[in-house]
Amino acid sequence: MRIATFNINGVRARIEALSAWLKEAEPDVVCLQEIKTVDEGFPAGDIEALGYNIATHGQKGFNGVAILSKRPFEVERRGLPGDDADQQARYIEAVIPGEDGRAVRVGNLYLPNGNPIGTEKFAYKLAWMDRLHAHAAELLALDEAVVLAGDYNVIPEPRDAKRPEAWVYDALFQPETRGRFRALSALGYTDALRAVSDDGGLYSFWDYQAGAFQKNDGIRIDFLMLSPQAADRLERVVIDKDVRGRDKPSDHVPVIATLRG
DNA sequence: ATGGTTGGTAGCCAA
Repeated sequence: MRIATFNINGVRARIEALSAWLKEAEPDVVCLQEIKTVDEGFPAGDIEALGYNIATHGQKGFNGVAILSKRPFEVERRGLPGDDADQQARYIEAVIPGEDGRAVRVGNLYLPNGNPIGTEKFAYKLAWMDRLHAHAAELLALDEAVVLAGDYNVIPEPRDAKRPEAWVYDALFQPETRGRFRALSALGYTDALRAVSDDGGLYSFWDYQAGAFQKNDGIRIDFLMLSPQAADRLERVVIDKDVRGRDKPSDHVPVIATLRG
């Protein structure tokens, strides 16, 4: 099963680019973030025509996540548990059937950006990460293959940025942010890409500004985090970097993990 | 360390 995470930065503005990528990459499952539309605005017809089933958790103008899957699947929850007052659409979870009845539970998340630091936005980010930690721990107790995929808005280490010094005052690179990300690893989740490569210079986001992509001035902030049962099935991880150089690209590119079964 | 660019929405915000 090939599972992708892709911050699409506005699915309606990106439907042409997304369709082209789906046709060539043919992923089994896609976790989309920042669809930036209510459920009714999602271009479902175009995606269904490519053979995908769709579940959305949308919001007007901002945020919004969706799961696409070639196989029919069941949605387990919309919204991250732990705060009933949280109105932001940043999490959707589903169980996707695989071969031989080997299912994968997929949590698709769009973690808050949190800038600028020192504001309520940063506090919301950290609280959201604490809620993610609690939910991730509950999922581990199920003893299932779990993939928590998405835009984490975290630069875990200096090697995950071309210019780490440029991010020192950014919410994505704060010690509190990075510590909470490390805590997910300590729980027992494996960063799929790091399971197959120790290399620096592997990025998933390049800013639209100042010719960042042309200079490869990127950061790695999109991850597939695997429970032990999922990590045991990991075969390979690919970053579809060339997608960033096409017409009307998202500022993120897809990251794809292949699991056996 | 503050400029630059893009999407969504509606006269700027979020990233």
